[in-house]
Amino acid sequence: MDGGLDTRSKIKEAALVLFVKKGVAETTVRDLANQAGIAEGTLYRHYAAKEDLIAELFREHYSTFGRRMEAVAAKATGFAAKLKAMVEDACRLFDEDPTLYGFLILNQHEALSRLPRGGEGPVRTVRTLMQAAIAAREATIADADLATALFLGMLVQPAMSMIHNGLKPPLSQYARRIADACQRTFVRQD
Amino acid sequence: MDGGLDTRSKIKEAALVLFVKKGVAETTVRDLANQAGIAEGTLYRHYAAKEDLIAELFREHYSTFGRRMEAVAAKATGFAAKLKAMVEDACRLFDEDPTLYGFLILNQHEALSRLPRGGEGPVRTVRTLMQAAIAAREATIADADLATALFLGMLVQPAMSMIHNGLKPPLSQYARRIADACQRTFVRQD
Amino acid sequence: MDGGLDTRSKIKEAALVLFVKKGVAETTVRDLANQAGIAEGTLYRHYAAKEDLIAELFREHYSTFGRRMEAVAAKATGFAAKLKAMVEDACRLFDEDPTLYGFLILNQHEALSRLPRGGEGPVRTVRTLMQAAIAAREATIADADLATALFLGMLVQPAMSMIHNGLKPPLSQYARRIADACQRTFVRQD
Amino acid sequence: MDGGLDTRSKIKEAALVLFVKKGVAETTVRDLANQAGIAEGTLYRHYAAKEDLIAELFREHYSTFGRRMEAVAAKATGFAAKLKAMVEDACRLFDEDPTLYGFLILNQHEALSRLPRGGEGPVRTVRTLMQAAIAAREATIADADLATALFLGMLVQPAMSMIHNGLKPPLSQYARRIADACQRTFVRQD
DNA sequence: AATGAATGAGTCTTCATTCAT
DNA sequence: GATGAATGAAGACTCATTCAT
Repeated sequence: MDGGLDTRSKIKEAALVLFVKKGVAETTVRDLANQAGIAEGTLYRHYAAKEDLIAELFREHYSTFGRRMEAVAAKATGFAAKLKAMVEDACRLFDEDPTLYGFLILNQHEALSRLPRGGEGPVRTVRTLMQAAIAAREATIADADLATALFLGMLVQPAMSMIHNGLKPPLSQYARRIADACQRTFVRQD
Repeated sequence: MDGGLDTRSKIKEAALVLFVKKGVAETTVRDLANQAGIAEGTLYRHYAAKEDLIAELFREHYSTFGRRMEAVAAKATGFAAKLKAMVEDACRLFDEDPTLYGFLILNQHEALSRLPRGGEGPVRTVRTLMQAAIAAREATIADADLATALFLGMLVQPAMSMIHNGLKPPLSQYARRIADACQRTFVRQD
Repeated sequence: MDGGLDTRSKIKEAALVLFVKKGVAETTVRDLANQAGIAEGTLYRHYAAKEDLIAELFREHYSTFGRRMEAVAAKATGFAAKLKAMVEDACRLFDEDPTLYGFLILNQHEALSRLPRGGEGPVRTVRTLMQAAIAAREATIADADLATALFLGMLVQPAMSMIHNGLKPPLSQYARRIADACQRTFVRQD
Repeated sequence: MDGGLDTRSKIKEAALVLFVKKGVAETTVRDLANQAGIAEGTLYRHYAAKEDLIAELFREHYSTFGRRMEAVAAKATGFAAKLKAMVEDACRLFDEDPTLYGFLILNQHEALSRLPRGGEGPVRTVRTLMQAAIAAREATIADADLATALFLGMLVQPAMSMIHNGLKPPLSQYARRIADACQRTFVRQD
């Protein structure tokens, strides 16, 4: 069940799996302990409360995801290319680690309502990109928040659909079409 | 708390409010009873379990929403106009009844995973429209499921952003821009 | 479900069936109402409490059974013949109305602990007979209470065994052997 | 409330007392916890449900009682002596631990209807003895099941009568007379 | 007398958290 | 740091009883 990970890592790994499989609320501390191969009480050596584990897990992965997109976008040149790179990367992440991706999009609402707004994460990453494009007059939509929401919607919902068995995996097979759609939607053509 | 509604309606109304405000899992039967102005036991005269109330509430509003979109689209002529009408109507619904809209999008995942797929609802409505457009060679995206997911993402995420205080209400102020974006994304230009 | 019985009788009949089938504690007032074809509230027009229904039902059948044994014994002449007549009659009753018999023996303990001791019923009937036999020097056992308990044990337990699928019905097929056993046990031979 | 028993034993002991005093259905988990000097939740570390506690308690004592009778009968020589030894031992058990004995006979019906038939317990013990006696032509009654039921009736009912304040304790004072009665009833005289 | 929706105290059970070892 | 039995505050749900119609 574990390699040579330290206890904290074993807990996080177990939590990620269980949280996606059964949902955050439906996963008990006992479940967590069993899956991680530790005693129930041990969890409290590392987290003051179950809630804290959830929060830390989300925050970490959320900002990691934000930075990952940032890095991916940085490598590409031009607004359209950056959007495309982000789409492709998000699709790749979903295919590589659906559990992680599922955790992120399924707990968006609950977790975000507890996190400080404007913090690190994909929202900020995308928003920054959109603002730059607007300033450079390369964007069709002048409102950065609106553009950000639309773009994220176009990333999240296909993944959601895949989770609900509407779309068939892998998500990457759709990356090209999603990226094209984003280009039509956000990139000024002239 | 209410006018002269029958008990079942009082329960549903109370549930909708509380489920959005506190979340489904965090709302206790006692909360529900208090909000509805009834006794706890009374709820069980109308629903066999809390779970059933949640399910019925979602199913009803979900299919009503689906039919509403259908009706709205039916009135408009042409693919682009239909998309625009749907966007406008969804925005209007959000502004008129943010609680209802919030309930729908916040519980999408959990509820849909329990509901039979392919049933009445916005997904089916949009999918049907997309298929028709594809058949008529008016669509840019030839995969109906992908197009459906993208379109719904563009409807859902701005609302989500509004709930998280990113975008400022009313949502209708963005309707035009969202509709335009959808046109660029989905409607073939030639 | 009912003929032209009055409500009170419908309740009693329903109660007898349900109490035996599911047990007294496991039978709800709702069950009772459904089975009797009346509304829940109606039961309270006839009984102040569920408890009262149970008590009345037991008391009535219990004393009826006691009187029935009395009558049966009265018709026979001699201690041995009376015992035999009682055994045969009890077996016949069990076969004719297992529900009634089951109700009586299954609720013995609970019901008797609430009823005044020494009241009408099979215990008193048998005890009276035993006392007479003792006085007439026809009994092997000089303690009327002990003899009564033993005799009732020999009537009750085979029925119990039949309920638990040990003995195969009808009980009457065993009547002769039980009666013989009782004769050996209680009737002085000289 | 107790000495140094482990928790599971404390629960069992408390349960036995309460189940006899108030009845199984009338004893709440809270009662159990109070009597055992533990918290309510603690019970669920040892039993998955109240029902399981009842079942285990009955099964254990029931089969222990069966084995005890077996041992007692094994020490005596001859059918008559074995019956006598069993009667005496049952009476002694009742006097020593009326609570335990009461639990067994008061919950016979409910518990046996859930237990697999033919399992360990007094019924099997007695039945085995009766079969041997029948085979050896020492029995008056050729049907082992009937003989078993009659014998158990003669053991159970006097105890029942004592619980209902008909017969005065101790039960052992009646052992001789009951044993004699059993001899007349079951043992062939020739 | 009958109805049946409403009541609310009380039940069993769960589970995050604590703490002695 | 780790353990896991114990805790007890809630939670969902039941059901005998009431009462307006």
